[in-house]
Amino acid sequence: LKPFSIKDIAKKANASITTVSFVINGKAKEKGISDALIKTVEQVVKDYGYKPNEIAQSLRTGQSKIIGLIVEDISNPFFSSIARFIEDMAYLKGYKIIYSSTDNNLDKAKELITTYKLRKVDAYIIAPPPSGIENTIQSLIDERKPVVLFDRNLPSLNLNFVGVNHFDGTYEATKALVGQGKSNIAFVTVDLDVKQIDDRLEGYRQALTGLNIPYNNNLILKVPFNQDQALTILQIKNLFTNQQINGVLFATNYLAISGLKALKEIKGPINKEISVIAYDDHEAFELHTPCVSTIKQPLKEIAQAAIQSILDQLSAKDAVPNQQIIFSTQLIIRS
Amino acid sequence: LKPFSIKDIAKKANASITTVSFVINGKAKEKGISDALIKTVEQVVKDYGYKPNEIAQSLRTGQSKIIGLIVEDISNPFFSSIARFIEDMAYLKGYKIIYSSTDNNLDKAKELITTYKLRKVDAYIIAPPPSGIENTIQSLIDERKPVVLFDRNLPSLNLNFVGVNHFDGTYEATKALVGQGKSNIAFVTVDLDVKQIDDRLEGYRQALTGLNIPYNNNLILKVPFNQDQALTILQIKNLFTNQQINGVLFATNYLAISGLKALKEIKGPINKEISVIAYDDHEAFELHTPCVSTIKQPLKEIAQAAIQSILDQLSAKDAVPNQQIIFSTQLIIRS
DNA sequence: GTGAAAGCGCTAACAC
DNA sequence: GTGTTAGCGCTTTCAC
Repeated sequence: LKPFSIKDIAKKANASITTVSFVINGKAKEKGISDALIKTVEQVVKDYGYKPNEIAQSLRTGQSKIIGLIVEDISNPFFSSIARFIEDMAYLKGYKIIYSSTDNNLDKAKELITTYKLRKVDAYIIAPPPSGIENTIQSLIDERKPVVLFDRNLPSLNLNFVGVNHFDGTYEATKALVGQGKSNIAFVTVDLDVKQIDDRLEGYRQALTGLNIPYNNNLILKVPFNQDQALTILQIKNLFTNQQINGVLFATNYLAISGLKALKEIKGPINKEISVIAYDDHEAFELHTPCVSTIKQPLKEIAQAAIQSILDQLSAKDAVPNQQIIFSTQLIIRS
Repeated sequence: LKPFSIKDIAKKANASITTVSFVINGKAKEKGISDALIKTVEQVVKDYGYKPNEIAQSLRTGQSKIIGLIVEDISNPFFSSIARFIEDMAYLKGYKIIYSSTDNNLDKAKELITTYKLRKVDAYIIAPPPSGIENTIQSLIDERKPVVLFDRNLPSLNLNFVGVNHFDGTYEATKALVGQGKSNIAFVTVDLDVKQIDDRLEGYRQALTGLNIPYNNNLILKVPFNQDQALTILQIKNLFTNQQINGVLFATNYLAISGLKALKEIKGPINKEISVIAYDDHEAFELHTPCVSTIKQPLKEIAQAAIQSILDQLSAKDAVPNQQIIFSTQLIIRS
């Protein structure tokens, strides 16, 4: 009933524990074990379906072959798609993923990192919460654990980071709306003081300024993070009924979903002429009538760059280059 | 740099390792440690921020405080929502979740379970792949590990299972379509030989029979699992152009997404009069014009029942009751 | 009441 | 070339 241990295998193979360990870890040649013994041991291992106890390995080596992934919310398609790509690529290299959602809650994020530390997670892929997490992450660096941030950077830490040029994303999108003859363009964003959200607003603002269109504060709506969707919809409805609007940019996909629901409730001519561009794609946008354009982040590329950075750091413990990998967004105009 | 061990704490507190261990694990009173010593030890633990190494604990106790979650695809909202609920509830009880996607691939699923075993995962929440996994799961039971299946059952194993009455779901939905005056109702499903998919087709079939509407094989489309979406869309378009259809049931949400894309491409009058009902809700459905009705599975309830079953089994090792928890779907008619 | 010590399964330095 | 053994950090039995 109890699984075989290396001791059992050693006994069956008439070899010592060390020899078995060397064979299992592919160090037999290097350690000069005879071919005959190697064969015997391998046969026994196979016959009994022996697999080393990874907990014991971890305790001994200090490694766990587990990568910790910390995101804002795993049920957000942006994060779950990235998680899926990371999972697949990590498995190819023999790493497992353990993930959790922070809900942008600082305490929860700190607690998660502590938990991961206790579990001796080998490396961390983190989309950090707004602020305050710096010290905790610095402690990871102090322990020489590979870390890569994505989605949001913490510039003070100077870490490897995989991100996106959000400024250009909304800049181009705003220009596209203006190119379609829209000039009263609303901007619906979330009330989080993080760079990638600020950049999106700034791209919009500067695009307008560059095109000599006045920036109108009444067209900007900042919704509290984690606010109940019904309330968000209400606020967006108010925005659209109180202001003259013929185009709108949503700074996240879930805001766009709320926005589309709001527009749907405001039936009638008002929303016929409104062009909508969302940030981050969503299945709903392509299907929506009229189609919703989107500023798409390259999910697969982000995931790939993040896991690659981790694998690089894992294999070259000494050099931890500080790389900033910034992808461009892709503006997908649907009509 | 290196974290404190129980040994360090014992030294600082002028106590033995045993005493420290007892205090940490709340067994001090029971073991008759003096109040003064308890205080001292607790203070030292706090001062140095000591946390036990969970790997060492696992090796010693054989427990990991980790629950393994195996789903079909974590990027499918059905699974990621359930994953999120499970994560939250598990954390409250001090358990972490490690998850993976099987893609309905038997080998991958087996491998995942092996990996989890080596990691000494304490319990398993599994949405099993179509077939062939029974022996592997039985081996878990043999090791007396708590297991709960969800979404799909493996009746031969007689395990705890959390599921949904799919038959009633499509039965009611079909009746609703007929009630709307639709009689040429297509059924688009996936080519997987699993009960919950069969049941959906059977509910549709028997509803028609019961209402004296002939069952027409030409209105049934079975799409291969994991088929490229473009091809699926093409097949659905063919179905709709070659057959007289005024209502359609999609057996999964991703098929419905493909179907809506297909209908969108077939512009014109043909899709004006088609009523659509999907299985499993999706943000896109509420927003879609015209609205898409849905047969909704109670995600939160499913997650809750699954994790509860695990926690029950975890706390009462002896009795492993074989419970089948079957929820009803909810038909949401949107118009 | 408290502490010494065995042992969970493994790796690797060191003997032989 | 191969085997003995210490020790990773912890829990818990048993002796004092």
